[in-house]
Formats: sequence, C-alpha cells, structure tokens
Amino acid sequence: MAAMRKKKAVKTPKGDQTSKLILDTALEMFRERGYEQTTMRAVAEKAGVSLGNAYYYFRSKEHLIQAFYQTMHDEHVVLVLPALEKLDTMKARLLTVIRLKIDVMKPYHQFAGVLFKTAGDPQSPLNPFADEANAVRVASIQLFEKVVEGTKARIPKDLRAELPYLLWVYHMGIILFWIHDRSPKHRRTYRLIDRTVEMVDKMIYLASNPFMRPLRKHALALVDELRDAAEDIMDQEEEPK
Amino acid sequence: MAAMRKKKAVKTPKGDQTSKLILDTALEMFRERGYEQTTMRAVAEKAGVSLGNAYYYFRSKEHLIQAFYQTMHDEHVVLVLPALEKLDTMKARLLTVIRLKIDVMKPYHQFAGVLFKTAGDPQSPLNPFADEANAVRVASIQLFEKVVEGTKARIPKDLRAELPYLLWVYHMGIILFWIHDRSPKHRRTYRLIDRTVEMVDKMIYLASNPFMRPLRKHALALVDELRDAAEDIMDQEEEPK
DNA sequence: GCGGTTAGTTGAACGTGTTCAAAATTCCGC
DNA sequence: GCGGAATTTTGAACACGTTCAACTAACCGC
Repeated sequence: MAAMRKKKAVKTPKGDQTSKLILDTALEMFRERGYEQTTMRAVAEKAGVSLGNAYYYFRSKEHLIQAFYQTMHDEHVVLVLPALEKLDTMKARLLTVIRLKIDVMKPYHQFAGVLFKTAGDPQSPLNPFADEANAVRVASIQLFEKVVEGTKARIPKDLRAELPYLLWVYHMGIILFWIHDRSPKHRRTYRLIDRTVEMVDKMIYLASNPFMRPLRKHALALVDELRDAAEDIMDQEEEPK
Repeated sequence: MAAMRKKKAVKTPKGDQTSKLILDTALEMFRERGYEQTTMRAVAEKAGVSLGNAYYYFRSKEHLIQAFYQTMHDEHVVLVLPALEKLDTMKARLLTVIRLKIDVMKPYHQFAGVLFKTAGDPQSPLNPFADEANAVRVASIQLFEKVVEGTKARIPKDLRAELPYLLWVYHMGIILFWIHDRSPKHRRTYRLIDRTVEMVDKMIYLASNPFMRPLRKHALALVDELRDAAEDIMDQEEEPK
C-alpha cells in the first residue's frame, strides 16, 4: 500500500487496513454502479467508516481513481516482468506488455473512462505533455524502458532513448480506444493491438535503418519538443535551427 | 446562437439575449478567474439573472464549456474560409488553419484545459474515438475536408477520404500541447506547428507515392478501425483478414 | 501509570452544482 | 383586450464533494 497515492502516509497496520478497505470498497462500487453514481458517502458507509475518515486516507474522490491507476500499474508490473524474460523480439515483448495491460484493467472497463477526466491536467499521469513529477507515469514509462532494453533488435541510440516515451504514449492511445470498445470481449481492441504492434515494430525497424538517420533525427527532435511543453521557465532558444 | 448547445432551443429574441448574456458573462469570468474558481452562482449574479435561469439555458456548467468550444469553432471558420481561398498548397493551407485555431483560442488559454475534462466521454467533441453524433466535431472535421479538397496536391482517393479525420486528430494534439505551453506568446506551440505541418506535408507526399500503396492501405485500414471503437452493435467480422 | 504526542475517527457544516414547482412574463389567436 | 398556452424566471431545496474541530485510541518516554 505504500506506493499508493494517499492523503498522508499511513503509520500503523490498522491504518493500512482501513485505507485498503476504503479503496477496495470504492473500486468495487465503481465497478458495479459506475464512478459518477457512487458517492463518497456510499463508499464510507459500505466500508463501515465515517465520511471524514474516507477523506482522511484519500484526499478526494479523484485520488481514489489515481490509487486505482497505481494499483493497475503494480499488477501490470507483476505480470509483465516474468513474461518479458522469456521474450526477446521487440514485437513479442511489446505485444505482451500491451495485452497484459488491457487484461489487468478488464474488470474496470465500465469506469476506466474517468481516468481521462484529468487528461488536460499537467499533473495527470495520463497526460503525454505532463511534467514528469508523477511517480506512476515515470514508473510506467520505465516499464517500456525495460521492453526496449531487453530486445535483441538493433536500435540506434537516439531512438532507444525516446522509444519508451513513445511506446508509453502509444499504449495510452490503446487504453483510450479500449475504453470505447464495446465489442464482445473487446475483440476489437485486441485486434487493434495485434495490428498496431506489428506496425510499430516495422516502423522501429525502418527508423533504425541508417539511411533514415536524418529523418529520424528530425522526428526525434520533435518528440523532444513535445516533452518540453510543461517547462515553465523562460524559453531560451535551446537549439539553433 | 442557434448553433449553440443549450438546454432547449430558445424561442424568443429575449431568450436569445439572456442566453448570450449568460454565456458571455461565464466566458469572461472563466478567463479572469479560471473555470473551477467561477461558480454558477457568480455567473448568474453577474449576469443579473437567477441561478435557475442560468440552468434553464445551459444544462450544466460543462455545457458552458461546450458552448465555448462551439463558439471557438464558429470564429475559426469565419477566419479560415476566406484565408483558404488564397492558398493552394497543402502545407500553406494546413499551417493557416492550425495557426488560426490557436489564435482564436488564445484569450482562453487559462481555462482551455477543461476542454479535455471529458476526453474519455464518447460524446465529447474532442474525443478521437467518439461516436460521430456531435455536431461540432463533425463540423470541425468538415473544415479539414475543405483543407484537403482545395489543395493542388495529388492525393490518392483512399488517403483523401481519411485525411480530414487524421488532420483533425493532429490538430487536437496541437491544442493539447498548446494548453501546456507556458512559453512567452506560446512560441513553442507555433514552432511546433511549423515543424509538424512540414512533417505532415512530407508524410502526405510520401504516403501518396504509388509504391507506398500497400503500406498505405494497411495504415488506412487501421485508421478505419480506430473510428469504429464506438460502434455498439455486434462486431460482425466485417473484413476477412 | 502518567502525560504528551501522534494517528485515526467522527459528524456537523460548508460550498457548489443542480433541480423543480411555482410565479411571472410573453406570445398569439380570437 | 382577453384567455390560454408557451416561454422565461425565480429561489428554496436537494445531493454530493469536501472540510475541520473535537474526540478517541494508540504509542512512547519517563
């Protein structure tokens, strides 16, 4: 529970229990009846605590969602790391990571859309242009670093450096797609994953080709720009054109 | 005002006035003090109407934002159409459309982020995977249809059909970036526009090349998949693999 | 065991988004 | 101009997210 985003660090085993109880209760209720339809009062009552107590552990209703996102990430990591050890092609590794992510989130399909409620918030872990202070976001991108570093594919250094971020953005897109997917067992999402992973794999291969270097450099410079949006210091014309 | 998303169609000139007054008041207050800090009570009071009256015209606070988005689109169209008549290259047309969009939204930079508050909502005009019922979204994509159809660039038919949607998604990305941009006069955003428009132009040129047809077909099929996420009918395996 | 500190818990109250029945105003046909 | 219908306006009340002062429980040093 220590990795969970909470109002304050829980100091006792009893507090740990209460915190977990509140979160579990909330997630279950979100799943059953939806996020908007679940009130904090209902969560507290079902968990057998006071409303204020729920707020003692979770600063806001939205923080429950962030805790959920953290939980999803943690579960994802647990599944991914052993799986990656058996795979060495870029394609297989990426396919596994993305599929497992959807698998992990599956029970929460109904309310997963609220994850994107703060997509425009610079502090949101889901925001591609966010500042980088968010721990889950950092950790999630690091997982893609592992995908990249463990592959046998020959990838130029400059591309290797940016790929985790790009793959992370790609995976956010897949999650967004999945949220909208109403096909049986989200077949459409898995199909899209299959196809896009294949395409991404090819693109990485193409982009790694030496004759693509100028174009690649150019594109990667743009990616760098994308990540600078949240810099709030004076823009100092870092690169001569 | 008729194009504005409201609780109910306004039936009288007086109603029109009140509706406009409320919206103008709200947007001004959003700009001055931010969306979250502006209460519906404050808007109503400043507009000189009752709180319930504000809700008579705008179903929710969020609907004010949607009316804002509609207003931005309307203003954008007014500027874009005459400008496009003077341009025929893809690059120039696209550059103009994107730049003007940022120009139009500029006064509202402070609260434009809330536009993305409903990015995960299938009904949101901003959502790339949304169902297509939203009028502003449709109209916005149609504007990019005009960009495409008025260009002298030779673009294959299949790409032409998908390009407005893709350009629209691209432009949403630019807006999201802009929201985070804190550089003076959003220089970073304009710079990114310049560079990405150039890149997009090149990609269109490349993708239009006959030897790219198989790859293009493949990619466009994926784009088609992307737009199907919101279909809530049974997935009938439309295409043989 | 006591006292002080820390951690956890409570429930009344606040602010804000929203609703809705009633009242007021406007519209329109006769 | 009147009456009925339609439209607009109102403000009290509701629901829900959130806060916070007061209380309770647990911890720890002496």
